Amino acid sequence: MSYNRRMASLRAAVDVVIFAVRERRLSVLLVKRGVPPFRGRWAIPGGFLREDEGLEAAARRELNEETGLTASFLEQLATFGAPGRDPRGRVLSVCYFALLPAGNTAVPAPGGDAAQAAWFDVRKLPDLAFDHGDIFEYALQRLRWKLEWTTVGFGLVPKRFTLTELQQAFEAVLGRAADKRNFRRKVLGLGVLAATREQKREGLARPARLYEFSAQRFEKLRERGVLFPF
Amino acid sequence: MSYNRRMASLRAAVDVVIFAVRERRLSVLLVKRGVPPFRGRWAIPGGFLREDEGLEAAARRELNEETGLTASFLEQLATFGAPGRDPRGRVLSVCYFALLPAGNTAVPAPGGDAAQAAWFDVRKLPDLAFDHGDIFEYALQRLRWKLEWTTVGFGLVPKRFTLTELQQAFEAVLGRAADKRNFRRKVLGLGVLAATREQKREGLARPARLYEFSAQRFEKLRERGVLFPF
DNA sequence: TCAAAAGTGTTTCGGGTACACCCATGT
DNA sequence: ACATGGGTGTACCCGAAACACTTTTGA
Repeated sequence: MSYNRRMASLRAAVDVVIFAVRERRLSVLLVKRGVPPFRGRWAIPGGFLREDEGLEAAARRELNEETGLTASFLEQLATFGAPGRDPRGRVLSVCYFALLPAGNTAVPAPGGDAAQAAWFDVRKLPDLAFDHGDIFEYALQRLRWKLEWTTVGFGLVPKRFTLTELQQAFEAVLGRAADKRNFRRKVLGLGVLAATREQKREGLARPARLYEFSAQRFEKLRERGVLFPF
Repeated sequence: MSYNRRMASLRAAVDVVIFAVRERRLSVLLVKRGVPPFRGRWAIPGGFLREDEGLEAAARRELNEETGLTASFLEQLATFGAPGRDPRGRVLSVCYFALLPAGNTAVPAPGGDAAQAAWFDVRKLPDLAFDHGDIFEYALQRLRWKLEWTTVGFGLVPKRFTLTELQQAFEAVLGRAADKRNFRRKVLGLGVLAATREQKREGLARPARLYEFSAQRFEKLRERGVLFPF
């Protein structure tokens, strides 16, 4: 048996599952493939890793090419590498997941090999190319998990936001309604929000106070070993 | 700018951080490199991915080559791919972490490029080759996290085990003592343990009852949406 | 009878959840 | 005055944590 048999040819793709809350619905950005294989099928945006490019840098580049925007959260998800997953040959897909703040989610012009880009409600996804259905499921599971146990949730919302907006983002991801009073108590009780003096009109009624996520306070608490469960 | 510039040469390694509890200490299996680069330095066991080999299959193969054993738990950790991390060229390392049950942890004969293999207490690690120090830190963090929030802990213990053995495994990983009564209440309260009729002598005193992890009960509860926090 | 480890209940505390009304604003 | 969304407090429940003694076994 040939030990350490060298692989004939290996490529690495970096794919990014991009989530955002749009009109109170958790949405994911997909691109329609303009070239084979799977031409005409929807896929998770991504592309091949370049020489001398770090993995996270590649993910940020793809994200920027697809959306023109910068993510408020970006994290590696997992690597998918089943031998038959890409008909062109052996391709490892290093997957990331990204959050965009609500509001910055105009339908972007497609870049690269994509014929079209569009946002889809996560509950109404088309069949995806390659093994991207699996990747998406994994990403969604991870997002929900992290939303409940970490502070990623603040990445779904603009820099300044009302508590109602934040709550709606949580509800959109988790798919269930939360109690307004309990939600506010919990989120304010974390001690990582700073109230601003500004307000925002939501509809034609009483204006709501705008809050900011305070990275300083967050770090201070984390250094003391405070956990952040939602 | 050349779009989708093809990489000159890319290889993928699969590395496995192998944990076990030995003599009440959380330990990691390391190999001493017998060839450059980093010859003579300790490293996380691993090797190059083969053609037509799945990622998890490669991890299991490496594990078996290094230890001759089968893991009770194996999960992908993350992929490390900074451009300069391997002086031989661009190498992505798809990392896994594995648990071995206590008892099956004889010091293994080294395989492959390794000159030597040995278990190290996680609190007394030598400097590691490549970026393996980072990989190890990440693995340890993940293990601790999963131990508290999932049922991975049962992978640290033989098929049949006493509650004291299980508690010692938890204490070894988390680095703090737990209350015996609370621990037993919690773990039995999960409803996933089955008492056997057998007993085990621990020292020269009263024998302890042996328990088994019941996969059936676990699945039954998980289907009902029961979470498993430790 | 002693040494060694197994085994067992109760109380207290804090966080989570359920629940309904008044307030500020513009029309 | 009314429509719209913003904002607030209390009671109950359950799981987590603290805490010490009795039992079984073999030497």
